[in-house]
Amino acid sequence: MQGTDYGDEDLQKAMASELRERLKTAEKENRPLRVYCGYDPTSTDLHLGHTISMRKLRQFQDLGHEVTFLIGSYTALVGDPSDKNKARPILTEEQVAQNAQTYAEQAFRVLDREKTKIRYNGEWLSKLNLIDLIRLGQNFTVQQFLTRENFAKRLDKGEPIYLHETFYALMQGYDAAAMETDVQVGGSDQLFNIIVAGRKLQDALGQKPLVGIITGILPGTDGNQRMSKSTGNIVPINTGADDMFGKLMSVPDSAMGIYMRLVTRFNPHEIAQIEKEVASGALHPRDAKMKMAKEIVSIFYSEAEAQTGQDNFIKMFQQKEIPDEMPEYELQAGQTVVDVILAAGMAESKSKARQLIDQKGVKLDGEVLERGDLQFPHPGVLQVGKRRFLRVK
RNA sequence: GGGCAGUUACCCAAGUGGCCAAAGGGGACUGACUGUAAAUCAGUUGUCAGAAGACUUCGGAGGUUCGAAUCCUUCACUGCCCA
Repeated sequence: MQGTDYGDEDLQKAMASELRERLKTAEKENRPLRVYCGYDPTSTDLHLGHTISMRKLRQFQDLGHEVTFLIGSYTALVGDPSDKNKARPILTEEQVAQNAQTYAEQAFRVLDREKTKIRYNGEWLSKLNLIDLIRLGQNFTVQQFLTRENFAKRLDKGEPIYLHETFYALMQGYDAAAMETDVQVGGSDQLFNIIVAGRKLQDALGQKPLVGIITGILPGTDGNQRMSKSTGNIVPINTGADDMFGKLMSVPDSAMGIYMRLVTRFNPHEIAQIEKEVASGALHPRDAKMKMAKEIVSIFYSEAEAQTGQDNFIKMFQQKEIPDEMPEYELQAGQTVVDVILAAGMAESKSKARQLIDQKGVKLDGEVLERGDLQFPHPGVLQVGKRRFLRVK
């Protein structure tokens, strides 16, 4: 139950005791628990936020339970209303399949490939007919949906709530029933879908209601909003050890605690110890964060890669050295400074490039370039802003 | 189906004929400070141009006018009320 977030103590207690009970009966029946978490393949980049539930799954896996990585091929067609209030672009089947593939590949950085079942919820959702859907709907009242935080908010603000959005919960709930789930893992934004929809439908279909493991939500690199691709504050899994380390270091101090709790393997005592040392001044917050960053990187990459990530970080930012690796650009005859910046994709327009130059944000081999309209002076390392580097040849 | 209100840049939002490339806030970006943190301060934030300036933008399409984000027509979308 570590790292969970039910937002309600009674619920947490109930779930904890149900889980204990469920474990006992499973043992008696000599079968593993069926555990799953669903992921909507709406993008291809898995990020740190996704891995929280995966690591929970992994724990169950390591304890010998049966884990299903469910790809929401069908739910992705609806889009989870918890996530945002804007309509999602409708994905084609090919897109879903392709995304799902890359998703699964990345998921195996956390999950045990051998022991993981991958399923698509289109398998059973595509078979439901209208009558089935009506019957499912009979288990819920409109009021139950309207009290959901994200619907209530939109109602309040006079923003549209589309009817099909209410199907999402039904669909997800039906997933749980279709797989005869014992345990479902999901973020606290999934509370309604899991605790209300899943359990109710299972009950209605004569199954024992699942135990919900509700995990906390990880804020993004801004330390504030939940990590999500659309807010542009993600730490992708496939980004490389160095970049992951850097991204983690840019997380505000205020979010360190929640990062340690949700995405490191530190136990509560270790976390308390670190926090105590930081509070007393014995440990520099920066060093605490490095410890955190190294730990997180080493979950997805090797120890050695995590160490290099840290070394490079220190070299680059504490000792202000330029990075070893950076994109390269072949200088064309007659190109101005602005041309190069634009051609290398370091600014989105000439105006923006000029602004950066005016703001003294563009350096060549450490020297500030004052003019953008002049011919590019000479090959070297071009720096745009703090962190964009380009080797111009 | 009927009535009313609304649609402005990345987001929120002001603007109701020229002084509007469009106030203010948020976000983002740059610089200073720093620990690639936070806070703070200064600046930038449609495109093109070295600059003067030019061009495109206020849901879409037409129109009125010397001149439209602002007025008219029409279409689309959203909310509220009634049915």
